[in-house]
Amino acid sequence: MPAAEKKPDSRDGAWAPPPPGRHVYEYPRPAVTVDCVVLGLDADDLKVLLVQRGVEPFKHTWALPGGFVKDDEDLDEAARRELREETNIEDVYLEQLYTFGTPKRDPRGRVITVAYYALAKLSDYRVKAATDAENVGWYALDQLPPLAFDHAEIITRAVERLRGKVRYAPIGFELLPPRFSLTQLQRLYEIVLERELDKRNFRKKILSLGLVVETDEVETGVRHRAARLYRFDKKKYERLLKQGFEFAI
Amino acid sequence: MPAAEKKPDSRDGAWAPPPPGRHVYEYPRPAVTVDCVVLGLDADDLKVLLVQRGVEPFKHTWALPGGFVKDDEDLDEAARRELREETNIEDVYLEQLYTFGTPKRDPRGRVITVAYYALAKLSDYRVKAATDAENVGWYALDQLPPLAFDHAEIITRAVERLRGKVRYAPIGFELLPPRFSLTQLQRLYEIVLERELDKRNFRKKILSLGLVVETDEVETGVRHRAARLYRFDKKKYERLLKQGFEFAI
DNA sequence: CCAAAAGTGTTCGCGGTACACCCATGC
DNA sequence: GCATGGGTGTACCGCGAACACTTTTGG
Repeated sequence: MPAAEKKPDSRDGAWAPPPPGRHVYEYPRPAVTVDCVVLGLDADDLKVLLVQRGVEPFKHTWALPGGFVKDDEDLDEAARRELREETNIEDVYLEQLYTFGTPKRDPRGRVITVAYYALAKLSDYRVKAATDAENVGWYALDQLPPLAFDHAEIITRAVERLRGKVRYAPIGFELLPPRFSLTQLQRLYEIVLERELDKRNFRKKILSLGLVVETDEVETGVRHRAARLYRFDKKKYERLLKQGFEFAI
Repeated sequence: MPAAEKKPDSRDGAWAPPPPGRHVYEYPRPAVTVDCVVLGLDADDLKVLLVQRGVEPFKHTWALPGGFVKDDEDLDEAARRELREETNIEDVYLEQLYTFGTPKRDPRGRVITVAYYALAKLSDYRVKAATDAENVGWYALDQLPPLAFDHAEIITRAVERLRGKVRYAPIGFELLPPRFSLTQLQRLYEIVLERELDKRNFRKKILSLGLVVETDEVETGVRHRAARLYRFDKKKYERLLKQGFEFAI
């Protein structure tokens, strides 16, 4: 554990523990970082966005995008900034997940991390372009590489949160393009919830909520019958929310 | 904003911002605290446990129990320790709630707080004794005094969490004594969910889950027919959990 | 014309909901 | 004996679950 790194950037953020017996402030000050679990939906499974670390510790190991919180920035802001800086991803659904602070989770010393999770539309050309870099990659949840720090645990918790929340909040749509087929939507739920759903019952249920509305577009580029495309009516959802409506699948 | 306090204790934790232009480490280090929203159920409403601050800022103002996280302690540990130190409360249900880190939330400088919420049995003699101190008090949620920092917001979020969670996790029992009548249990749900429930339907539903079981005890000290007392069968619940069972009211 | 997926209704059973009266006890 | 809450059953309805065939399209 080297006491100092040469030129740490905001992501890798090396620092030295305080010299023993010398205190700058009355109270110990852990370092505080944010880490983002970006989840995206591929054809057949959920994937998570990882970046390869450039410095010690865990040099060359895959890790969640994240880094140190700046002095004057809010935690959400920090998460969005790190996401932009490290993966070029912007404008995604982002929500605070949990704060991890076990004393030994970072070999360099005390680092508390506020974890966030984000839902990205893998189909978005910006996301595709953004994650084209060498040291950025999407990994299926059951094929994760070895991960730095306690990042595997953070990912597990993010997926649990998604699984719990997708059933009573309309966040699944954040994983789909703006126009989607009901089959795509159903597959999303099947993948996230890890169980098969009945096609007719699913459609009946979804359409009965009145929040997923037909468009006049259809699928293209498939070599079978083209599916009708639908969109999520966010305006309507927000109106209903205020009246105490509860989304539920 | 005085640059130093004489002898801050772990709760009030005064500290000074770093002298401008001088950096001890490569990255800014916010102070990190924990705060606990302890909720308890009184006859007719939910109450929250507050302590009166002894020092600036917000001297004499009511606030959540909490304080600085020590160098080598886990966040949960810190929360339990602060609870014990400031209110003498131990052995309660405790769960991390959310981390609040808006840069200006503490007038002294950057303080990030990891908020927890706890559920206490107000009937517990230890809790009663523990909160007997002068500067500790239970307040109904709709009669809160002015609060320090952003603690009002933290309480709001804790109550929302409880409201959301009580329906699909058996945490309501944490607010009741080990033996309780079904009427008590029903009133708990009515208070937390803020709506009336039908007595017969509630009993049918609760008993059908098989997790609330009859004891041979009855209420005492009431001047009408004594109610039968029940208990929550935690063992059975944990067994069912492993089999994918889902608690729901 | 064949492969592939889209799209569509009905039946059944359980669980949620609405609803009112008698009972036990203490004072 | 009266006030106070404890305790109990039934009928209806709506929703979730099970289930299979026809249609459309591209190649």
